[in-house]
Amino acid sequence: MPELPDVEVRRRLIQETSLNKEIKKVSVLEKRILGNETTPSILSRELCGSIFLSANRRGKYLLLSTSKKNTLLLHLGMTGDIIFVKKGEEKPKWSRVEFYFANGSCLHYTNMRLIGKVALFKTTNPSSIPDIAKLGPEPLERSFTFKKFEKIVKSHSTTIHQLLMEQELIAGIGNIYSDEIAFQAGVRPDKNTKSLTEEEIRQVYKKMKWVLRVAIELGAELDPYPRRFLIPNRDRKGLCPRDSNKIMKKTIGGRSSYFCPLCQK
DNA sequence: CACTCTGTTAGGTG
DNA sequence: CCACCTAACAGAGT
Repeated sequence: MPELPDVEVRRRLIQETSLNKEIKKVSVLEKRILGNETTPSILSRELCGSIFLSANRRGKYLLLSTSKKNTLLLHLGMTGDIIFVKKGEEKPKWSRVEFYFANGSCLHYTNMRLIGKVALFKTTNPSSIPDIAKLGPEPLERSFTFKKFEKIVKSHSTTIHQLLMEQELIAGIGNIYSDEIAFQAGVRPDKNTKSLTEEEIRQVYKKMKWVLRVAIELGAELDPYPRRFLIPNRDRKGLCPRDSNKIMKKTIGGRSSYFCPLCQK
């Protein structure tokens, strides 16, 4: 489930494993994952012989800058992942693009459903990449203050669930974490932004930061999530971790949202 | 077996 | 501009 915390964890993985190593070969196993202007031959020509200098994240996108002044853009879609494999180790399932390093190790972009993107841009400036330029602010940045959040909330009329997921307003939150934030804030996800009280907006803001930060700290793994999280109970017969009542499922803006009708008002 | 559902987003329609 | 729908794809669940 690649939302902001998941993508951030992948960014750290790349940072720890794949920087400053000579890229020897790029294998594109599935061309359909490539962006419009990107071809296997461009990837080979631009990346072979160069190195990844840095791994950054913007919203749900990964940005790898290279020594030939390119930026590799990765989006994981719904089922994408980043897997680092040492020499001799088995290649992961659904590997779509492979970046082989001189020492035989390999960074794999995997994606079962091919919903996602791998693209190379001839720039070192992320904001010149259209996908990045249109994104809203980073929710975890200190500069994303309550005032700014409140302004976004008050200037749109939609459900809080949809607003949190709107990448052009706030970057990185998807269906799952939107639900978790609404749950932690004690606000029904289908509540309209116009009817939120000042205190509710404050709660959503606070919990947004908290949920994302904690999820990253936990490695964005579902298993050890704190019991007070909604996420592990976010299914058909889930129970509210706060009051053990039945979790309700509702379609909001075309997406399935889960919440506790008792403790989320 | 057939049908429904799924973490995302671009693009089309009315 | 907005709300809503679908496609892209593959697998798990009912």
